[in-house]
Amino acid sequence: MENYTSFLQFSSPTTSGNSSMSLTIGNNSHGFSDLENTKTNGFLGLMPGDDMDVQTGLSVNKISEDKSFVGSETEAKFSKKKGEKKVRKPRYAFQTRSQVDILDDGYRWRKYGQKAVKNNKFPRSYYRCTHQGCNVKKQVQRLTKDEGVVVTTYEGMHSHAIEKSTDNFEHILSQMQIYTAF
DNA sequence: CGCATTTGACCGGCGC
DNA sequence: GCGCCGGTCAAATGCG
Repeated sequence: MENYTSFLQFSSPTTSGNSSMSLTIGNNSHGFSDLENTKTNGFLGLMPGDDMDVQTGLSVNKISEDKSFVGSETEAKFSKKKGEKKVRKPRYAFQTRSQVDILDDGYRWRKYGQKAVKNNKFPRSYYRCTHQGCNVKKQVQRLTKDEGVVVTTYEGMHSHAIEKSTDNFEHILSQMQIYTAF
């Protein structure tokens, strides 16, 4: 449920004292074209969408609230399609400053695709959680302008426990150059 | 040998 | 109706 949230909570500045994570939470209902088109000049002023909720700083606890809020996505309509789960899945975009694309959050991901993105010279990678019955997906995209910025977008919620030791997150932090929001 | 990654093909939605 | 575009599939390949 909130495993990835806890992953955020682990992002407390252990390695660097006065650093904080800058993240952007949003429920983009239709795609990431907004992300692509958004100018990255400000890094803090991106995703100026109406249906976007931009969070910066250490509002980690607030995030879980937003998550549930996002989870209550509207669109309880349209019984079209293969009567499965046409329910629009909420998506959460985390934007981090990192030199590496692979930000291991403790789950096991299998890459299932990679596509070039318009207005972006870097490809976007598509990952899926390898756990059976867990259809959580994520995609990682690096911005052209700021190649130090990596946008990781999660889709769905994990229905199982984390597979790797959460202590490993410290290692992740060592890989990351966490953006200082102050 | 088992599993993850790679990469082009394929597919469905949307705009023209 | 056709073509573009974003997303996914799947066979081949790589790697531990």
